[in-house]
Amino acid sequence: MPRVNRPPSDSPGGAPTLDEVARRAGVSRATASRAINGGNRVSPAALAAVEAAVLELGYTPNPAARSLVTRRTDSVALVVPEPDERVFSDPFFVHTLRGVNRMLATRDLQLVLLLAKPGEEERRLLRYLGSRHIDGAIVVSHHRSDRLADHLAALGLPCAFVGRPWTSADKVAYVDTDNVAGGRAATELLVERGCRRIATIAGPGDMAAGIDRLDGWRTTMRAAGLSDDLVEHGDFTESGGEAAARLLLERAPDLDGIVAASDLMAAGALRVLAGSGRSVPGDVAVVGYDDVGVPERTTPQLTTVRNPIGEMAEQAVRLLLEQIDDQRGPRPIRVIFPPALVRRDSA
Amino acid sequence: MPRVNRPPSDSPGGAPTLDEVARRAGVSRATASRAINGGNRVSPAALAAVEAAVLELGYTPNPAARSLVTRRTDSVALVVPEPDERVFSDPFFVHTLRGVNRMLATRDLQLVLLLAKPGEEERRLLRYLGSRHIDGAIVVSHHRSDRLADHLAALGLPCAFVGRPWTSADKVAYVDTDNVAGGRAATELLVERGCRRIATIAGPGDMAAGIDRLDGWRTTMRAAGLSDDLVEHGDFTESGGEAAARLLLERAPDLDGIVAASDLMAAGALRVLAGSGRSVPGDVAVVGYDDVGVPERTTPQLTTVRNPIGEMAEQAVRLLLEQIDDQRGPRPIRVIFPPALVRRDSA
DNA sequence: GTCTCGGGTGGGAGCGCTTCCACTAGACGG
DNA sequence: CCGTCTAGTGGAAGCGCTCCCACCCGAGAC
Repeated sequence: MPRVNRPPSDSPGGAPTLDEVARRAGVSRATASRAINGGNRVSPAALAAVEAAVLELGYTPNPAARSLVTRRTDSVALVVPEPDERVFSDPFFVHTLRGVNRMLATRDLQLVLLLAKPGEEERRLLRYLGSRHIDGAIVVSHHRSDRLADHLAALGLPCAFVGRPWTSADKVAYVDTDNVAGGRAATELLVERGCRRIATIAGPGDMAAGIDRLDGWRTTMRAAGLSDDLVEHGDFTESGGEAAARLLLERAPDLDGIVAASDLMAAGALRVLAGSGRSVPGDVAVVGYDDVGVPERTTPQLTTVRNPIGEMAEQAVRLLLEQIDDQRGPRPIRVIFPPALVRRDSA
Repeated sequence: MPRVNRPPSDSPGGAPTLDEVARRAGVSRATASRAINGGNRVSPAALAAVEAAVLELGYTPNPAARSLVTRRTDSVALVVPEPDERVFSDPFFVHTLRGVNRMLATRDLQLVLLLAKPGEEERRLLRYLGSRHIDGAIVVSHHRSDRLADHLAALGLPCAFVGRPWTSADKVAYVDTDNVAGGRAATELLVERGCRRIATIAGPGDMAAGIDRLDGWRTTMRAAGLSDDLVEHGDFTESGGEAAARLLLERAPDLDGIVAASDLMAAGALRVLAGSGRSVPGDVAVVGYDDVGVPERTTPQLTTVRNPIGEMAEQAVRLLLEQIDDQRGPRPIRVIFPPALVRRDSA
């Protein structure tokens, strides 16, 4: 139960105001305000009195009044350009969301979720972003079509992208992982293991992560003098991975390694391999990507590439807060996190 | 590109204010305000002048100032009590989220996402809800443990639950589907088809939807004089469904029908059945639940129970808005939607 | 012609808060 | 013992908006 005491009959109707708190504490409104906001330049006695009054009255500052004068809203938007199921079922997105939320909570900032498909909704979104409703925006960048970064840069609103934006990447702050390096690392592991006929289940061609990981795979394959023709695209889901794996096996029954662009797709592949009687990693070695939730639950457990999602979310928030605190508008800072190979049983 | 003209050198530094608009339009601030808010009791000439000024200046009302006096924030919270991956990967949740968002957009309301695990975060959540940050809350109710409804009822904040809350169901408004009826309908279909050994892959035991659907299955089985012992629980995911299906086949190789509590679990079951050489619906008839996205993509296409998610979201928002408009605090209205059997190929 | 009446208008009073500034005491070095 | 600080305080000025209210005036009623 909330420990807030609803104001007795003290205040006329509504919630208690700072004035009432001040009166009750026997100080001026100015002092009460100072006491509530950190207590600088307030005597211990006054501080205690105000705190007591706040408790007794169940006072909470009126956020509208506060932000009218401070010109801050203490809330930031999380913008999701195209909220189809894909975004929400992507473990990467979900963990980012939670990470961002957690970080913001520590600074007592609120998260406003903004979903908007391109088109009319996007106009609405931009209008909203430009209307002093929020202090800044974190954008989960996913699709190639999306020109949000341009708009935000033009708007002068503090923002931080998670994932390299497709446009204006030189104008806004963003965090990302080095997906090329990740794809390379995964592939190199298989090459070193002695695999020679290595396929990849790539992500969708309109998402940066998909493209870059494929790129890493391709680079490594060529460098090792191996053929880079065994590519199938999946949609980051388990069944997508399955379908791709089946196609690959059909095309190259002799394949001995699979680099998947997501753990879910790798899990699908594992199942197909098992169904076809191939042993993992004996006949075919498999590497996944992401390392959140899935790899421990497959048989065998997936070797995979881990993204430091928590740190990325943290950093994105930090980048955003810096801009907000500086009041200097968007700044082009980028922080790229290195992926890390996590060895388990599948490779 | 945003068509908003950044204020020339007209306004001293910040964004244009209503005062400037009024001055430019040659009217008083009061008239400008009226013109902007619906234009009642404003002459066509004044209206046009204000609209022109707004456009020229790129004026947007300061939401803080506005809500300070109107005592409305024009934003509502979407509360997700326990944001683990399960919630986000649940297509039901995702579609509810989008539906709610869409509905709110038509009234120009904003969605504030509030994720909170029980414990410290919940205190923070309640504090926030009680602080005039938002006009009301929509709660996605999922878990048995969650006592949010109690708190909200005590707080007097307008709210609407999607899914029957575990407690205080008689004090707050909620929408739900009749999951018992849905479970029954699915099961009856199989009984009528002539299935006699019907199993169910139930949802988690701590979620209302899971329990109720299981209940419907059980009722029907007993009414038909059939055994209700073939129950396995899944976590609403594809792989959960697979695991459950495997167990069921082990326990009852002769089963001829499966009622799954979600389409994803049904999809998993289909795969296991195919793997075991059974034909669907010839050897085993299968029914899923939800009918959003999944059923058309399986082989064979899933017969399933459809929830009118869009209408539910719409109705939830409507319930909430009624309460907000009435200013009378939470009211115990419930709207239960009937599920509908959608016949495809799997049964 | 005077008397309503009501649409259209502007003045002005707040909404609840932060913060600038002027002021008072004591503390302290000279 | 007298400036000179500095910590603590309250008065008061807004932040940008809505909306009550008083006011004006042209149109219709008599």
